[in-house]
Amino acid sequence: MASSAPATPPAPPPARRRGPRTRAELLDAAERVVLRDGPAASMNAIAAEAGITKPILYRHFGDKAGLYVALADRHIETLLERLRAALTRPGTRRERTEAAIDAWLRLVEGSPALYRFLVHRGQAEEPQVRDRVAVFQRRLGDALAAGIAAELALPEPQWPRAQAWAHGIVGMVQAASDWWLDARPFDRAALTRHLADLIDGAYGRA
Amino acid sequence: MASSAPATPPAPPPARRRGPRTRAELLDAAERVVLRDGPAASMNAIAAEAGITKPILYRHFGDKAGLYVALADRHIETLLERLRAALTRPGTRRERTEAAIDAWLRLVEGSPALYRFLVHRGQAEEPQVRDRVAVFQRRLGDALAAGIAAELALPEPQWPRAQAWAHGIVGMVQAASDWWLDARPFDRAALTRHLADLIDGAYGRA
DNA sequence: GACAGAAGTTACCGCCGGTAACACACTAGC
DNA sequence: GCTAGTGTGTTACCGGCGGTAACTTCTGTC
Repeated sequence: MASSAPATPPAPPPARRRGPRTRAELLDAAERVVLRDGPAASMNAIAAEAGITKPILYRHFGDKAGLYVALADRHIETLLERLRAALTRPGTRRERTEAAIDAWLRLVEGSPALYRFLVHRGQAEEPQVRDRVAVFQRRLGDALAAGIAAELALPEPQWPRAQAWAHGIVGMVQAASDWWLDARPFDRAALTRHLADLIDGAYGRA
Repeated sequence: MASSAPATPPAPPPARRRGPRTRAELLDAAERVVLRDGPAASMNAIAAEAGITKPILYRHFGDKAGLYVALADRHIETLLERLRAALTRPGTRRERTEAAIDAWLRLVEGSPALYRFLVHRGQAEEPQVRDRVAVFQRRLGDALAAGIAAELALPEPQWPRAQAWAHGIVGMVQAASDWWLDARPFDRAALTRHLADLIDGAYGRA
């Protein structure tokens, strides 16, 4: 980036870049703002952070929902992949359960703001944003339902039951995460154990 | 509400009422609009439905968050009372579990729009609205934690575990409700059974 | 009848998401 | 060298939102 590049203009005036921003750069900026200001971040603020103005954002993402979906998609696939890996790894069922919960809780603990954005404020005011981003939780539930059906070798007629359990478990981990993030009465490993216990039937046996 | 009240003025001119609206009347109107237009209902629309203008709403409720909290409070107490009754009724633990889940699902099935407002769009865009109305789920969890601690006769050191379970179970029922509302693969009683099975440890035994 | 005070109004503020219309840089072709 | 075209960027605007200030109108009381 010094002053020696011959073919390209040496260094654009610092205040104003001319070349096109890549989609990734825009998303980086948007993510910074969302993580700083929360999901109520305005398009103006995001544009300013990216060093551009609003209409460019709209040219790239269509509307705010589009930007949020793009933002969420960058992380959802990663998390889903980790969950699938946890659900199919060798070992005992209990180990798979704990591994899946732990994958989730690592995200929650590592980036609470990102977590909140993904699972909560994705559900924003507008129905469009809500419906398109609520897919997140739905996809988690579907993936888990497949995992449960495989784990228990359920026949097809029992799949709806597995789905109910799966979506319930996703909500369970999510709600427990929310509560735990605020209260923090114990560490992550303990929460993993408690939730795995509950799924394992510790309440029923108690 | 008939026409026989003698002490109060018999019937105000229909087009324009002069006397002060009661808080309950305002909340009735707000509820109608919220259930019709969803939680993104504007203060203008609510005021129009009530036959007044915006500043009056603000005089009564302070801000939008205040109105939403007042709206939610009218139903939260009812639901909490039903849940407490279910959790303390005589019979087997399984019966209490099913009764509590059923109390929730009856609300979900009976007034899906109201349910969505309470548990989802209470979490609106503004942090103030979110924080004050998210208390809803928190209160449910706390009530359930007390119920679990009593049910299992847990000593105080084990309360955090009961809390984790309780908040998890609340999220579980809520997420399963959401999924069920859209998919409806079986009836309410079946969902009640599936969820009670899960809490009872059916997955662990399977 | 005068008056305090509540009830209700109009008119405004700043900000939001979203868009139209215009300005500037670069490249291509002649 | 000049023009045309394309894409990048801008400024300036729209309607509607939550929220408020200031004014008017009605009602009850002495």
